[in-house]
Amino acid sequence: MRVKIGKSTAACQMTPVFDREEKKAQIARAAVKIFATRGIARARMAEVAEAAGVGKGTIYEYFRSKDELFEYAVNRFFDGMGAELEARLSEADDPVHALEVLIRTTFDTIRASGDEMHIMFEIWAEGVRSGVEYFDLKKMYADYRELISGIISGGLDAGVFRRVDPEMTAAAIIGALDGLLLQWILFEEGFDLESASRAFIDLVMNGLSARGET
Amino acid sequence: MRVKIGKSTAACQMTPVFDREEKKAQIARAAVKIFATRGIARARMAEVAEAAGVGKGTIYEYFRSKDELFEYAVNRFFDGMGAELEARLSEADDPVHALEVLIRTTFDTIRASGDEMHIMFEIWAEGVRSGVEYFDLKKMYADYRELISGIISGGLDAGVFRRVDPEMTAAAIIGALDGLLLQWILFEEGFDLESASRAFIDLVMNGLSARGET
Amino acid sequence: MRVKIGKSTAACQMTPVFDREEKKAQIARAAVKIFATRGIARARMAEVAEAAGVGKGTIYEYFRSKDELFEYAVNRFFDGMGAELEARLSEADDPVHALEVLIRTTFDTIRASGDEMHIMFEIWAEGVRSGVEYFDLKKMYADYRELISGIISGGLDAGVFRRVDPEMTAAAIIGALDGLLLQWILFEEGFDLESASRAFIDLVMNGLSARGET
Amino acid sequence: MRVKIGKSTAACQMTPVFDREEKKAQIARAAVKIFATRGIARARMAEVAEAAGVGKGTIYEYFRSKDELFEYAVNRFFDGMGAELEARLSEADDPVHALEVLIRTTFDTIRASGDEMHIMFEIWAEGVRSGVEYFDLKKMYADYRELISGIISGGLDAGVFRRVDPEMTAAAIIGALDGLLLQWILFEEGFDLESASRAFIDLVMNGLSARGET
DNA sequence: CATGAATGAGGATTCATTCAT
DNA sequence: CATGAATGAATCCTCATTCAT
Repeated sequence: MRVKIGKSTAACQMTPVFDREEKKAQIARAAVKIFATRGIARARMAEVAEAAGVGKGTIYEYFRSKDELFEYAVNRFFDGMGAELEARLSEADDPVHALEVLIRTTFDTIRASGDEMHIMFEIWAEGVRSGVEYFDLKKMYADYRELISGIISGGLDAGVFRRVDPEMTAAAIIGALDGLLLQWILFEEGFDLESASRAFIDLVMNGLSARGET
Repeated sequence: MRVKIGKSTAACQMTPVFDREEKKAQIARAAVKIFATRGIARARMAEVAEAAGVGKGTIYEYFRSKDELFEYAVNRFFDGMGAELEARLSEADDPVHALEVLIRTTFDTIRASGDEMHIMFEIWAEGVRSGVEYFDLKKMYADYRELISGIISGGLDAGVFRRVDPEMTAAAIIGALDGLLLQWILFEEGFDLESASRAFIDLVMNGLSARGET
Repeated sequence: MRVKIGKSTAACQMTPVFDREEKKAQIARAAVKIFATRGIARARMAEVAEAAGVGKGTIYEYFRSKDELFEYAVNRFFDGMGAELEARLSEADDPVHALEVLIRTTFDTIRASGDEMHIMFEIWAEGVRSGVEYFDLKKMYADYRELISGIISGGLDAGVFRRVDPEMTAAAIIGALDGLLLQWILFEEGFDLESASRAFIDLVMNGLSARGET
Repeated sequence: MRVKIGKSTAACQMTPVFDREEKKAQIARAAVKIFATRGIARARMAEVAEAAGVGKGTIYEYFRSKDELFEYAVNRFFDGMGAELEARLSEADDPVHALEVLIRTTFDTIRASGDEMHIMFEIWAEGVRSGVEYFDLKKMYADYRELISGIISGGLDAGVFRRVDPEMTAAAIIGALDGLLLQWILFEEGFDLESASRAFIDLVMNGLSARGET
């Protein structure tokens, strides 16, 4: 492993022998964990440092400030989620199936992330605060909504969905996914995410279904 | 020199409050506003005091700490919302109508509250934080879910709703309401809450409707 | 002293019962002392607070930052010096006497100020640093030079001074005063400020004297 | 593995310095520049390193600490000035001429040094600070004063100078030179150092001149 | 020797809370 | 009761210095 022969000639730039990006990611991962459990404001840089297994000052070698760290950590978090969703969606072309995959993947991601998902609340709280331009939460939601409304439109064209407003229905679906996340996090074991997701998919599918339409 | 007897006393208490409860409420109202716009952590007690038109120290005559103020303010906020909902629901006995009223009232409340609704994000963020026992967010959601699942059960019994899991469907509805709130606050004018609520009611009603059921 | 009777009626504004300006001055005095002995950069706000007999946080009730405190302290320091000089100069109308008074007063002030005069070095060091706009050191020197060159011009008109460039001679005199201050502070008891001031006055007076002129 | 003979070694030392003293001087020169423009306290070791074209750690191969670097840099700075002065003075044996040469050389040095001369303010500020024993500022001034008072004494013996206190007059001359430096640095283009130096030489020479003495 | 990534001591500043008036 | 001046604990961030490579 790690075969680097000619590397030695570049000994003078010393730099990325132990990947700088990797360390940055390591700190970001720790940050997500701490921010998620304690909240941004309550999170101490010292805690993040300890969780990341580095010195307090080291964080500032990679991030200019707490805010920048938060921004980076959050974006990294979203990128991971987006990549997973994209991969899974690419396999489903039929609208009904795509919608199911989307909903299911979201719930799976939530379930898999454990406490880290708590950071969504920090993101929301920060995101709706005017003036905060950390990351483009609006664009993120707009993209997400476009993705779903596209699927719905496809279903409309195919005649498998009732005549609904794709945009608004997409918004409602996104909203429900977010809202169920909240309840799952709130009730933890007391909330059956599996059943909830099934009930929700059922509700949406029936709500959208052209079956009963005249 | 400077003869002003009754005046001076009046001058000190801008609003001649005789009711201790009223002043407490006045501070709580200001607190909601400040907490909503700035976030709990970023909100300064001095800001709350100024917004309430009282001295910094006065707050501590009514609340033991910032946390206690937050708790009280939030509970007062919820109580207001609950009262409104209850009043409106009492007029609707038929399940379909009741569900519509519930959803519509929620949206109306959101729309009417303006920026104050931002406090929901603080509430959620605080609520999911382990160890925070400010107020019983779980109970609040459990009650809300029970209310909705009761309506759905009523609809099932009456045969107007499809055979769904009332609990989980209720959770999904609540989730969607919360999630739409998020998007509305995020996009502000760019998000048509009216259309969204109509689309959502439509989706839910069709999703629940026994119409298409065999 | 301090007759304030009706004051009590104004109890609502509570504010300046114990003069706010006085406390600000008290902190500024302590600041001059600390800044003078330790240097601005090495001076700790905690030291200033302790020297002023107040809590660390209290300083920030009166000054926005360390820099603002420095600016205020320095300006206060200069104002005191300027007032003393003005008072003494007003009594001397004849140019020769005025120049003597000016030089002597400067030395007297230096001698009287003790270690506080060390702050001049901080002022100079900060003042020459480009971008520092704490206080207008340039204007201060320009004013001072104008004052002296005015005296010299008066002496020229009166025919008691040799034909010299008033501006440049004034600059030289100011320079010498500053430079002697440095040496006095450097050598302390080892430097006879009294003799130095006499020698300097002698040198200047003879240098300016029209006596030997053809 | 890792065969790197002549190549890699050469690559590592940008400038193939064989002289350890030269590199030390190179760092010291950079230090003077940085200390002069930013002030000692505000100067970062990283800045010095960059200005010197070496790595941060390298400085510590040559200097034990920031303080030691400052001491060395300052002493080097003075040595350069002293050497120049000595060279020029050796050509002037007559007291009047020697004094002129001394003053002129001082001004020439100042003019030639550009911003580097700002370091004098750091030196003074540090020098008057009690407890700082970086370098012997007192001795430096004592030597300088002795040099000038020697010239004046020579002039007294030769009968070309008025009967003045050589020590104190020397102190006054040194003071004026320092003080004019301050003003020149403060006003930059707005201060005509050439005229000032001429006016000062004129003032001193006339002040010292035995011409008008009875 | 040279380097720069890592470190943590140290310091300015904020702000909830207290308490004399 | 009401007030706001005073306070210091708590925290972010800087930067001289170290040391593995």
